[in-house]
Amino acid sequence: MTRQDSRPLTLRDVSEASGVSEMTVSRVLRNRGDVSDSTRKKVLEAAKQLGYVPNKIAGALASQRVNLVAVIIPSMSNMVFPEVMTGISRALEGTDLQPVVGITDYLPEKEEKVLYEMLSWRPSGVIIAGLEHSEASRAMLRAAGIPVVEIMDVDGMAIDTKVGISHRLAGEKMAHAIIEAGYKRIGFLGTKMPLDHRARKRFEGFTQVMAKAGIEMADQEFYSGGSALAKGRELTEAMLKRTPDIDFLYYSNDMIGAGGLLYLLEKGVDIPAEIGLAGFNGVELLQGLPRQLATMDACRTEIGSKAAEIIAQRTADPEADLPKKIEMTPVISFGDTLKR
Amino acid sequence: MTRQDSRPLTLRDVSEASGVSEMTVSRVLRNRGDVSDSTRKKVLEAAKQLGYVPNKIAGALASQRVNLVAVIIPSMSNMVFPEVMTGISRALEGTDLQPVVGITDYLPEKEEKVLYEMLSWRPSGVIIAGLEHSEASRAMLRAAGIPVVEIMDVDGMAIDTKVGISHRLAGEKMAHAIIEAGYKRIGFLGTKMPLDHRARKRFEGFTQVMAKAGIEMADQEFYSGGSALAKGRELTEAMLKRTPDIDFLYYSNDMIGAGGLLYLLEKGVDIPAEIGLAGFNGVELLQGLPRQLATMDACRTEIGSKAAEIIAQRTADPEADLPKKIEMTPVISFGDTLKR
DNA sequence: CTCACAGCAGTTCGCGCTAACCTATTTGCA
DNA sequence: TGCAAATAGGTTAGCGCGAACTGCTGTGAG
Repeated sequence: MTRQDSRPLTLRDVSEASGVSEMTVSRVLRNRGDVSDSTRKKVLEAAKQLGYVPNKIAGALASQRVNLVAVIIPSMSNMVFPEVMTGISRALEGTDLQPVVGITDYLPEKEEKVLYEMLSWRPSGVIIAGLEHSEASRAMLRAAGIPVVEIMDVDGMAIDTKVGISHRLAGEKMAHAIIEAGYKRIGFLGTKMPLDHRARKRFEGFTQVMAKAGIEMADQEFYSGGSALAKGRELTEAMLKRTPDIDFLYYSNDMIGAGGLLYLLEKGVDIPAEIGLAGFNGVELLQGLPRQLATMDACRTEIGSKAAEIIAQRTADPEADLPKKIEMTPVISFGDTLKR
Repeated sequence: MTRQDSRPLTLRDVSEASGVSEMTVSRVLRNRGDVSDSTRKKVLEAAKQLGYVPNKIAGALASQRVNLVAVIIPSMSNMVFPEVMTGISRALEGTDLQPVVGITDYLPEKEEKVLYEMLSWRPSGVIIAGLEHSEASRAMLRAAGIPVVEIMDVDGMAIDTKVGISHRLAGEKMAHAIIEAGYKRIGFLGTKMPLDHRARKRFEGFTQVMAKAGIEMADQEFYSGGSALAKGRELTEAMLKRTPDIDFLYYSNDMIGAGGLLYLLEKGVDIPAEIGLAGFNGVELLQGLPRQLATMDACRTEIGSKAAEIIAQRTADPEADLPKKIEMTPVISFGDTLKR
């Protein structure tokens, strides 16, 4: 059963090998329509013999259906996004939909390109991080005529549906907790934010609550690139040198928070009495640290699975009337680094 | 310029809107063939107006070319694989090829399914982690008639081309370094390995060199699942309780190594005099730790980009005569946790 | 003036598959 | 027994695009 040339196999090859029409082979391979057991067996046998793999390109063109869901996220090294992916994959597992990922590196132009590329494969739906997109991107998403779910954030206008948490609220909540714990001299450490809108919104919520309580940010430091853990260490050291009377450090993510925590423990700083700490995200990694860093869960897996469910339902029933906004509630975990 | 129905746009819509033939529109959008500047401008204008996105499904079917490279890896949360992806993306950036990722969770059956799914899109090439695959997977890869690069590992038979390091050799090298440093009572901590062939090969290389030097493994611990950092901590504690005279801990990856390191530092153990430590991979995260963990670089980014380059070259020129094996050399970094 | 050829654009056909429709037989049941 | 309905499979006509070819015009060399 060896083929001479290496021309790719088609339905026709299988149909000839099993003595039935192409249509019947197609039906067998898709488990659709009525086919007798004996015919089915013959066809499957022949397909296996030949090592036939159906051509989805042709199938998709003919059926006008593509079982792909485009997932567009800024990065894969942020840990947050792999977790979102886990939620998406899990929710899609029962369906015949499949996620396909595109990475934007937080760049609007790249987002536009990736989106264009993805849409040109005519996916069944799009899950895209954030609510901020270029006008061209928004136009493409609207014109695509497929379900679009914007995730992670609910502070803003969605094109179609949004699933996430309010980062502004998350910042506010953390500010309240810190104020109630009695900290006064607060420093902020985070990424350079022009492109990370969610970090920016948390920061804004945070500073506004602080301002209302009459507390001015004592100091702040921003970084970009490099190992987040190492950056957390460096930035913390730099800030304490410059502003030694600081009594609380708010990190824009858990990774740099962990770096800061390790640094302060080495220095023998009394945490949380002398200096309190908090991060953001609730990453699994924290569980291995000497102390539990105070943080706030961003409901990542849940967001992913909810978004995927919406796409799945809308794909199954385009008329379904589903909510246009699903907001989750981030919860503070005080850990060992925030007084109570 | 609003459309009534939401029937997806086609070349015909653009051709009608710009008053030229479909073929000319196609030529303009692909920058191919001779088209006058005035026509080109008209067409681009119309396409933009309508928000037309070409249908690659139809294009691929007609041209028998798909600019996708299937990348099949076990996991995304392992950190190693995102780095491989970085290398692949970087190498593919100049070309018109695009990576598409599939995740196997280290399960051969899932690998088979993912591979089938990917091949049904008729990609231009496949990059797949490891040399161990089910017979059906190997058959599919051979039958696909496209370049296949197996990455990460070179200890075994490749289907087509392999790019990676010898994990056996990596284990051996580390064993030699540890023996030379004078450690005698050595413990091993790692993942349950039946499915992680590369970890297994490192372990085999390691124990064989040890055995030749007359050193028996003093103790070993295996885990699966959970936060690797936390697991490293737990396993280390358990092992030291059970076998207190241990003087070296070899971890199968840097993450659990980091957990162990943090634990031992808290306990006030003198590293590397009292107990030495080593991990594997050289992950960026280590840079933020209080001490630099001894490790061995697995050349991840480099492997990714080499593999992608091979696919790109073979796609451009199917006759190109390229090497079937590219082996990189992992180098020990002694850090602060391995005596010299 | 003729011919060759470049520049530009249109036509035909088919990629591999599936939706929709159709035919031939068998079955169930009043 | 008769007839609707179910079962099993074939036939036809595209899906939207690009490869390959064809046709038309204008230019410049001989």
